Amino acid sequence: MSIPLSSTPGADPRVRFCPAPSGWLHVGSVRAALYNVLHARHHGGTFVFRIEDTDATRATEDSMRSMMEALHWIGLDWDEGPEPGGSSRGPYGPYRQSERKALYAEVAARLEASGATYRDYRTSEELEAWREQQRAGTGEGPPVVKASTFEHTTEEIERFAAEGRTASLRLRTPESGSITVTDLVRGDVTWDWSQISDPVIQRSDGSATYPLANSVDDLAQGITIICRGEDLLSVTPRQVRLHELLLADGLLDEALAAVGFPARDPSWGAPSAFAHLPMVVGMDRKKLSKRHGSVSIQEFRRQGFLPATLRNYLSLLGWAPKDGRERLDDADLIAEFDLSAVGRSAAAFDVDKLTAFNGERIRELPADELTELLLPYLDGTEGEEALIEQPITDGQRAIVSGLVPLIQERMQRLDEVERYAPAFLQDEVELDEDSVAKVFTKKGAPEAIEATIELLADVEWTIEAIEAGLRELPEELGIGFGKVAQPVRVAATGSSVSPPLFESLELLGRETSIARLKAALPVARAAQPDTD
RNA sequence: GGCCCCGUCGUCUAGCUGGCCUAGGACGCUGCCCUCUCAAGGCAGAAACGGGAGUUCAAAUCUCCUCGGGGCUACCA
Repeated sequence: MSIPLSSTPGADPRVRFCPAPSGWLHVGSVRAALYNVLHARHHGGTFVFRIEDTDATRATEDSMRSMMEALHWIGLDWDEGPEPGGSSRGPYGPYRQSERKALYAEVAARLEASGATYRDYRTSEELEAWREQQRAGTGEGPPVVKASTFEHTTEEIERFAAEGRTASLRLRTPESGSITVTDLVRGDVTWDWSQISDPVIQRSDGSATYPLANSVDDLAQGITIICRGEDLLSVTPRQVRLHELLLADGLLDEALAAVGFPARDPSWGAPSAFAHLPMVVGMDRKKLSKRHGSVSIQEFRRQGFLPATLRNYLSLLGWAPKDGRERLDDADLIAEFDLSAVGRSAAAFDVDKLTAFNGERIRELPADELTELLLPYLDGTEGEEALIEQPITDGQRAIVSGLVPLIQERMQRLDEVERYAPAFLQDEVELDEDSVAKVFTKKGAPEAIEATIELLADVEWTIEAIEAGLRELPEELGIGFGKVAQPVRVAATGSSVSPPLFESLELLGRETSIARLKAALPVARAAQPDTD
């Protein structure tokens, strides 16, 4: 199960998700990806997946692979984007920025030729020193880089060039006036150009930076709505400026043609709107990090969260359908999702609620489907140790299939099967210390176990018969049923907490059940309080 | 410091064209019921409009101020 691909490839609206491949994909990013997908599906549009690996020092191949894997696992497949094999799908590729360098260089050259940029020969160290000074208040104001104060004189340029220094390329942004951007979730947002630094669009080593690559690609790939995290809100003005420049006089179209990249659709303009999603934060309202437990998607997978649960829960982090329902399947999400209904305040990621949602969905699963989902947690794929063979034997499958109905309604995560299964898949069971101390020390425990051994020896081996037999014991022994059930439970399963007793015994089988009761008997006797 | 964004139960949120709100739902929490343990399920309950001024017959809903939180302030994205 996952959200379907576009039935009308290439159609409007065209949205994109474009992570930088460093580290793992985390829930905030996935939420952004989800909203993009939902918007696309709701309107019958196209979801583009792009890898923003312009910074060679940070991007890694491993990270890229894991992000693609994570996105696929969680059910967010893309209509256009890179393919696992190294190829790509879609007519406006390539979709990895590291494969689009020629385009950026071409665009940068044309931008420079048009006078939209200027060279900056300052080194990172010099820039940093300048900022320090500005912030310390000894300078003339906040550290805003503007051509009016930053552009070198002709003599300086000649001198630096003679010295062999290389320059970065900065975009010339307006020195005054303001810009207003329409945001689907925040309304109109206005900035004064005087407060906005001229961004570096090309590093001194000739590579493109995010501002350039991102703007070029959004236009080259016909993105209509830019929906991303709020952390990118303040970067929007320069991006809009770049969009204007790139579209003016067909600059981008000519560059595309010059380097042999796919031409843009003639109907495409600049993105018509932005949508800045509220941040996803931890329960302490701080930025999500390892401290908050799981943040990477593969971690959720390992713990046994269902992709559908994640999609459902994440959709509600910043948005709610009109009718207030919380249990939403993909069809509901696609039908009801609305970007303009997204909230404005940061949302805290609540694992407890996610977990509750997951338990709810696990309970709804057909037993055989759940069984299949559980196997990876038993054969060593996801879990720590392997309790079953891979592939599973018929006998083991029978046990797991028998166990599933017993544990289905008490599980919230798939990995919890690792807690219940050992008692049923291993010959011997280790008696839990606390359970022994709590249950075997009660008066009558050994007697209950003894009587049960006798009973199980020749009772008909069905759940009903076992239950009927056990229910008669308390009367004979003159105690309550709990006084019998608990010792037997501990003896048979090793713990005072287990699936229902009669069903558990039945599943264990007559021989194993009796063997365990016999083995536990001396332990129970030893645990009895002294009666002398 | 500067610019920008945000502010309803612990958390996600409904409400925000002002009265139907004694502020609704969900997770979590507490109690009770059910019960062979643990769950599941059922029922009940505690729990919020950051603060202050206005406007108005009436404000969670409009205005202003204030406080608080966050983002950006990189030749990262």
